[in-house]
Amino acid sequence: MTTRRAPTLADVAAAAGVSLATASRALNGSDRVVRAELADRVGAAAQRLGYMPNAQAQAVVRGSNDAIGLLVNDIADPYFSAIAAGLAQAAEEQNLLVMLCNTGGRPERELEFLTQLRRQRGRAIVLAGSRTADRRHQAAVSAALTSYLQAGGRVAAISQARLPVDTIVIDNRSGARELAAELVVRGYRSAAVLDGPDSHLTARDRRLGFQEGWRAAGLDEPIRYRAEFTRDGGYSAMAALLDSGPPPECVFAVNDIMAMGALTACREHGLRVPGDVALAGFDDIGTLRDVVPALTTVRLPLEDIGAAAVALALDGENSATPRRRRIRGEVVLRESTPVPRGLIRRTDT
Amino acid sequence: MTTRRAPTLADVAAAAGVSLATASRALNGSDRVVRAELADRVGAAAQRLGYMPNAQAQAVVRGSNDAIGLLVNDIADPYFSAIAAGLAQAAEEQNLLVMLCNTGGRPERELEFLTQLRRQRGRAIVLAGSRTADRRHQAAVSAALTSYLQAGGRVAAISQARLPVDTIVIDNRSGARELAAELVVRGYRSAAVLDGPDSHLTARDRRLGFQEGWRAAGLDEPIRYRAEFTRDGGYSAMAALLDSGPPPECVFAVNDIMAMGALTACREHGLRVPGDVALAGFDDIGTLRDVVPALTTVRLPLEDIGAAAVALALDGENSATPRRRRIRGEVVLRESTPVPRGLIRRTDT
DNA sequence: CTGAAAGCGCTAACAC
DNA sequence: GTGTTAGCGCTTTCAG
Repeated sequence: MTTRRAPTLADVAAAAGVSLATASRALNGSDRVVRAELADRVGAAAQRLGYMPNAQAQAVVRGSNDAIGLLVNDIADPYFSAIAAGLAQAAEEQNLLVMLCNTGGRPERELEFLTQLRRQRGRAIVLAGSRTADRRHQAAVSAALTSYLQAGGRVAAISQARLPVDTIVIDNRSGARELAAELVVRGYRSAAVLDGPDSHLTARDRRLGFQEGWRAAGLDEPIRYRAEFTRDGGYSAMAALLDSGPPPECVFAVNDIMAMGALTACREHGLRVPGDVALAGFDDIGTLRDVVPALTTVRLPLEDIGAAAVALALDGENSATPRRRRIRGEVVLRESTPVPRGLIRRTDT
Repeated sequence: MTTRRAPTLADVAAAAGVSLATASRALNGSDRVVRAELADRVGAAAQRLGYMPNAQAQAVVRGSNDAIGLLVNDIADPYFSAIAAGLAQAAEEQNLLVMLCNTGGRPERELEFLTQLRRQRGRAIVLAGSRTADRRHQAAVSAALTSYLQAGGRVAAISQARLPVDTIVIDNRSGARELAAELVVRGYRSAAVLDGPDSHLTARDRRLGFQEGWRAAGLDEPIRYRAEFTRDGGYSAMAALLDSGPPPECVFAVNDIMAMGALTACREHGLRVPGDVALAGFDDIGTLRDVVPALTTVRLPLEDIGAAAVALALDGENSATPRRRRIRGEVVLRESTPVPRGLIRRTDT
């Protein structure tokens, strides 16, 4: 297989018998207009040679690459892949390529990817992964972002408003609070929360919100079980809960995946959900919509969030004070949290 | 916020009082060695100015960008996001950025993304999305790829060996065949398959394999229900099946997501799985591992596949005849296909 | 070991 | 309209 060097604009220009400038103008729209005949000749030559503009070269001279960077914790996690899908869609509409960075939650990698994306001179960076409460790391990320912003970079973050950049703030706290309120309305009086690690901001906000909602009803503080923010975390937290005595009326796992693990733990302990204990999650992961019992949760418009992040990063001018765009979840009551024991303690209109 | 222009190598060189060349050599390893003192000075200057090498400029002069392109049908689909995760991991090990293209199954977009990736002059392109049987489109993609290869491009495809490029061939057919065989061993004697659209190669291979396995046992050809390759497709195909009379002993959905839809359809029709009808899927999507009944399926090492694609694309020289690396699935028998009705028709050792 | 200078492929003034 | 010619930011000969 002959591996000949890719044809350049100069080759095309020569083949078409025009100048470099004309070829450039013909192939990529410029304000200057090229006579139709020449344009055709250039187009034909380009076609014939299989010419492909070198995006890198264009980026160098234009000063920016038509790409947008995306940083996620784990692209295999349905939460992030849904965000990525929405972001990809929006990027495509702007004719931007997506540069995907999978941090796997490793703080050092996060920083490294950030500089890698910076070197790429893309049009913006969207951070969908940074949700740790670790101070050192957060300071480092903040510093990196600030320096990037000062150099004219554009950034948007998704989730917490912890970073000094424009942010799509997901209102985890109020979502969980409303969920708790709804559960109280349904008649639940005791609860536990399956929480993530202390350093996990999203988990924390959801737990806090749920506790608030519960307390607001004058009920006892939900017991808290800490574990990983994963399926296995949900499983072990629920197992711990069940081992420690009779379960509360309902259990809130801070995300759907944990709730799935919890579900299995219940089953293995011989408890029926919702018969013996009700269960709720957070996120409303689409892949899970067929599980039985259908999981009560807080739906997040993940794809919209991804798209909104692109818009936020791209549109505004760099203002001194970061903008915040708040997105709320919607409580979705389903079978996993029915009105308990056939008893209606209270009815809303 | 002051938006000053990003510092260049020249700025650093000047600040350090050395030549451009020396600064370049000091900052990026070259074979040439720079005296420690100068190197330090350059490093310090770079640090102080917040210098970031311009990856585009480097790419122009080096002739290639440290990135790898990934084309998927739908990143929100757990099948593809698992592949993407594996690929991202492998890319990271090679210090390559991932450029993600979400085709959404739109053939035109596939072609457009391909040229967009080509312009980026990345090190390779991995195609994980192209699985249509449409001749015109396939010819177009083949042509584009061939031209890319001739220009020195590197490509690897995942799934079918339909394209003239190195590919990770997923042995859908034999996986489904083995699944069928195992089900026969368990004692099943009649089956249906919930198939995807005719144009969907993966669906076709799986259906074909299953039918082969079934026929090999001398049993009646499984009835076939065609629908979309999605959860809703599985739902409607199963609904159609159930509406058309008593169900067979077991049903094979050509992927796990369809199986989930089918599960719900059964439930809504008052049929228990596996009590009234057994059910199997394909892929072994991790997010689904807690569903009840646990789904019998064929496990695909999706992350490994993503990583293998990177290796395949990167390592080999462009050979005239595309290489094929075959990856097989592993049948995983679970609760959704128990030995039927307590009856053991046959036992393996 | 260091620096001057010639590109890499392309765009954008600036002339004609 | 079209062509000439500077660059863009960087790497890499090629001389010292």
